[in-house]
Amino acid sequence: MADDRLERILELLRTQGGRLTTSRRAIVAALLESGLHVTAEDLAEHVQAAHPDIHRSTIYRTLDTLAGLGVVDHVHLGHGPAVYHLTDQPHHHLVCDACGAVVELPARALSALRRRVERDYGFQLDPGHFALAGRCAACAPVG
Amino acid sequence: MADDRLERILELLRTQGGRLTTSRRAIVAALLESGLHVTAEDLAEHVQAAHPDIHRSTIYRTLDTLAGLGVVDHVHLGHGPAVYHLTDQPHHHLVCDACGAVVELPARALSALRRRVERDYGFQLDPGHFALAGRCAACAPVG
DNA sequence: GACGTTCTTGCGATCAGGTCGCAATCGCCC
DNA sequence: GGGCGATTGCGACCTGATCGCAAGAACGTC
Repeated sequence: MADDRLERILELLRTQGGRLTTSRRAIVAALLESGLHVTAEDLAEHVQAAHPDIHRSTIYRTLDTLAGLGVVDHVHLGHGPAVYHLTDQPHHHLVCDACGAVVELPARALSALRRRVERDYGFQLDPGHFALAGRCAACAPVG
Repeated sequence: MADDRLERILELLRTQGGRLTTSRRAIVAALLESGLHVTAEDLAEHVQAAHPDIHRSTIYRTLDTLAGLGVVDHVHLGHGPAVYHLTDQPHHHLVCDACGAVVELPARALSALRRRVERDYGFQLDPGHFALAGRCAACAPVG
């Protein structure tokens, strides 16, 4: 079924006028093999283990193309590099300022806030594109 | 009353072991004269209009010191530079992905979410440190 | 299977935002 | 007014990301 997802994404790429290149296959495969969040550099490392010639800029460009197709999105988790994730499981991120831990939050956790913000401000929250900062249980100040 | 705030901050700086320098006076004054959100570069420009010798790195260092005192905090509004703001009026930010507009949100708008996240995940949200992305009323997709 | 068009790629330069080490300077306390 | 130590200006540096360019590869057509 990971193969299914791979083929589906590659097919999407091809039918939208893109080309199926070795680089893109490798990058999408690496993306599927990775955890829920990967930085572009992590992905580059992963990809280059098997294909040392695939350049950093190709990783960025491919991620950009995939973002255009709605396949991936990226989130800024505070100060470091952005992390990319597939869009098929919308979720939110809690990021600990102190230790950098990332906690997943189901998409519906913010639905009340979304409704409220839309009603009061006409603002449509994009539920996948931001991280919520704070302190995780381990790093929380006492009290 | 802006003078009050200025003096209060400078006093805080001095009593915490810091020194009152020309640079710091100028930077804090500029901060108070600026709008609610200002980037470090904007602040540098403002400060340098009157004190051309104050270096960019001094701006960053002073902002860092002030953050340590709890006087200012910074937020990352998406891809660009961070924006700094005084902490005396806690609030949140809605940032439009399309046009960059920033909408203020009163701190209490997130209190329900805060309670819930703390209860369910033991995670203490830091209410000032993140921006909520999405589309503002003007840029929202129709429907 | 060869061909030509057009999209992709590798490469290195470049950019933005921010940080750091160092020597010189300046505040503050006595 | 002197001395200690914090602060500053300066420029080099760092990371994350983007870009222009020429070479290379994919795909539709024949």
